[in-house]
Amino acid sequence: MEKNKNYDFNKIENKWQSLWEKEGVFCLNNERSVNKKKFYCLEMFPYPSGRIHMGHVRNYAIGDAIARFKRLNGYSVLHPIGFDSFGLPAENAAIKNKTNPAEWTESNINSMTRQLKRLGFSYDWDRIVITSDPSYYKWEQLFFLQMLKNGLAYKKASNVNWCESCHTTLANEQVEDGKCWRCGQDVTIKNMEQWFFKITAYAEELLKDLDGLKGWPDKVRTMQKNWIGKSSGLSIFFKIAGFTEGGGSVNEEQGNGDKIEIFTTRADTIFGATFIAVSPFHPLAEKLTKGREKKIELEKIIHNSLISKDLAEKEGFFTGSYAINPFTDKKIPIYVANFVLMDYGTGAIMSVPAHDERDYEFAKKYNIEIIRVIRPESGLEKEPDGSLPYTLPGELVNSGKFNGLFAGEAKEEISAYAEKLGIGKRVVNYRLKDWGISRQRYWGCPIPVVYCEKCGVVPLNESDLPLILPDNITFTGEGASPLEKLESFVNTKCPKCGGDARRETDTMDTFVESSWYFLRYTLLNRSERFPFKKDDIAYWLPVDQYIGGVEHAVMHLLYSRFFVKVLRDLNYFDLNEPFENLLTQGMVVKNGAKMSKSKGNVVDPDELIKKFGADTVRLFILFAAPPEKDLEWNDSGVEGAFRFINKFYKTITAYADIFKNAGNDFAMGGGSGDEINQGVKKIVYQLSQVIEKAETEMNGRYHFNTIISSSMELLNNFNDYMADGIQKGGVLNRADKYLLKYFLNSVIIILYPFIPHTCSEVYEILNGSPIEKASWPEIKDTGYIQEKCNIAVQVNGKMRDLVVADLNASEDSVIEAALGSNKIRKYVAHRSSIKKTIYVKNKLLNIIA
RNA sequence: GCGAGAGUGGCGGAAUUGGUAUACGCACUGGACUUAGAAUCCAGCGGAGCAAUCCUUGGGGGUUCGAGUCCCCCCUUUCGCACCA
Repeated sequence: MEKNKNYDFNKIENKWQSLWEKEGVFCLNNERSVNKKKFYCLEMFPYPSGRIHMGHVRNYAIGDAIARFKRLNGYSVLHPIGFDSFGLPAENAAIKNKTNPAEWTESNINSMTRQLKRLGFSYDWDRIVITSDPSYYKWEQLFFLQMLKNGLAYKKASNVNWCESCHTTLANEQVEDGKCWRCGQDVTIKNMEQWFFKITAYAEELLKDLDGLKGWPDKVRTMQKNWIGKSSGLSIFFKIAGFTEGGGSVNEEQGNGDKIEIFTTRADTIFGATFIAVSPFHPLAEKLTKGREKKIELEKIIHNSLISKDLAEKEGFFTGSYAINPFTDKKIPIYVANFVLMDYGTGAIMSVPAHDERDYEFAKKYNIEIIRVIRPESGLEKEPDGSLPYTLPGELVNSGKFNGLFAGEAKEEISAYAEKLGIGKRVVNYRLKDWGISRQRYWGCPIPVVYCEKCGVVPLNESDLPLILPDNITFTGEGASPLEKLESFVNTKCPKCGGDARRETDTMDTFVESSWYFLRYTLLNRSERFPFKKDDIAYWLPVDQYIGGVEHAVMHLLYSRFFVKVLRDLNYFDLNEPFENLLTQGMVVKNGAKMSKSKGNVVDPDELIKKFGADTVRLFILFAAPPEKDLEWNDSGVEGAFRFINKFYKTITAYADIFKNAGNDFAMGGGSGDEINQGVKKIVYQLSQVIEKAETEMNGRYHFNTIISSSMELLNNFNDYMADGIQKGGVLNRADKYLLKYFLNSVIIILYPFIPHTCSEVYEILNGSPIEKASWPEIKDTGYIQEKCNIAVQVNGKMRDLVVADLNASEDSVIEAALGSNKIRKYVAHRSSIKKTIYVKNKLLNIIA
């Protein structure tokens, strides 16, 4: 017998990794097995920063565990990986180190590929996707052209988010708390020409389909729902009527017919509208502002609004013009107010200070009239003074013929009346805005259009794709995009008229690449003349399990949903939603803080692998916390994981000789006539409970930590049993050996998704065949009956003692046994003093005395 | 401010349907082996107390024979949104 052989993780892990690679164990080729169910297991692909960090390891360890589990259960598993390789860091590195972004990226991809392979993840490397490769982005350019043709991509000038440090514009989703999502710099507003994707055209569907995403965390669904921000209300015109002190009318020549459209969700409060507020960016703001002083005020407000997305204090001024409240016929002042957003609703609002906190604050500051039109409930007529603004629903007062109505019906009736008068319309508004995809940077997918002096904006011909990103660039980091300065790129001919034209020099947001990479993985032969095949998509999609960080809840995950719907409408496939189940893993933290260079608490996966091997790192990561929670890094916890793997390895190698030759097909139910040892029955019974638990966990809840701890217990029980048996000179008969071998193999298979190298090795030692041929263990019934059980005895609901009883013992006999306990008798002296008992068979007896 | 989640030993965490709270691991303590250490193994380990016993799942109330789990109020904390009319 080989005793206590050390676990040589380097040797073992290298052995299996080379074997997996050499034999292409995890490559599917074109397998779309008719007999197998499919499972698409996907982890968010990394940006090739150069090094894998613990967050990646966690993400991929989770995905790999699921992929391997599914394979054991007979699924054909698509488990791909790639690199999201366009993006700013490559370009910033180019500026800083005078490197070439393509070369920098490639070398990073190589080193990260090496790291991923060293961690032993079971990827199908044949399907790798590298988004900065022209063979990938050419299709993205094609999608762009098709979207352009269908009005889903367009260009317009607007106020956009600008990050001065990244030197580019940002989409709304990419501004977090007024700061750039990538670098944390304050975002300012700039008016620029930008390309947009018309995601708002899908707002309703994106919202509605969220309900069907039952496999997503509620948190993410709620975040997307709020981001889309649907609200229904009334859009209504107010006439502009006269002006004073420097105010102006829209159309001075005619002097009439001027009107202003506002949006409100509180039509019920319209009788309380005492002023109109328009955004500083509203076209009327300028037109209505005539006097010199007012112009200066307007400029000041615009200036302040552009500096930062954050608003310090409400400010505004009276334009000098008035509007007519169509319901009261009263003249109300028109103000320019900085808190009114131009890109939501109509950019103008009716202000009801009595029933809106913002309007109230503004009205107080500028001494504007406040009229209460809602009171709480008829029952509560005495409303204390100073209770304004009152923002809850209630009963209408001061509202003419609508008095006495309640919020809901009042909204309806007033809206209906406005529609009848032809001055208003019920409308739905979304907070979601179109996705600005232009980036004034080099390292991205070129936008395939040119600007022709004669023809205007002209798309490239599809046959001219890909438009390849040039690489003869000098990076200075100064001024505009380097593409703009590259004459050989910029100067071109118009595809339409052949005349002189200039190329678009903006590149696409890198979130465009990540919006469809998961579709590309389904195509094996990349020289094919299409981005993916309809039948591949039909077979593999939707992704059965997607795993990644929650930070992409409204960026990547919303864009991808949008993109899939667009491609569906462009007739590429019939898919509505890309990701059926989503798991958002928590962060890896150390000393309570996210790992970062500046905090100096980064743990490098490479160093750990060197010291303990990949399996140890993976085991610790999966054991220390359930995947959706943050994971607190603990160096001695890693050592604990290492200890366990050693113990596991030593246990199997120590007993391998005993079990190697045990039968694999022992006939249960007395085929051999051997009596199964009671101790064996017991641990096999415990195993069956763990198999069951592991199955439920591996099919959706993914609390790997509980499976691992149960496996540790199984191994402890096994070792105890063996040690005990040997001490007592116990003999294992054929049935015992068969069952114990089955037991060990089962534990190996249960642990295989987490520590695949170790399990591959010990499985081979025990069976002489590769574990990939094995399947998830079946539960075996050895006829184990627990003869005795412990019954918790409570007195008046308080736990007092445990008594041993026969399995399924009658209540009566358990009461007798309980009364035989000294501890119980202290509380219940006689049977006659028992008022009532509650008995849960084999578990608990509660005596009420 | 609005919305969602979380709060269990010294620490990470377990307890999926209300039924023996603290499984498993880490740390710690004692012991064995050793010249010594490392490694390994064995034992102990929620708190208070010599003990009997009492207390304990953020705090307070409630439902129940019985609550970490269900209901109400409060506190703390994490995350998301934040003038969206």
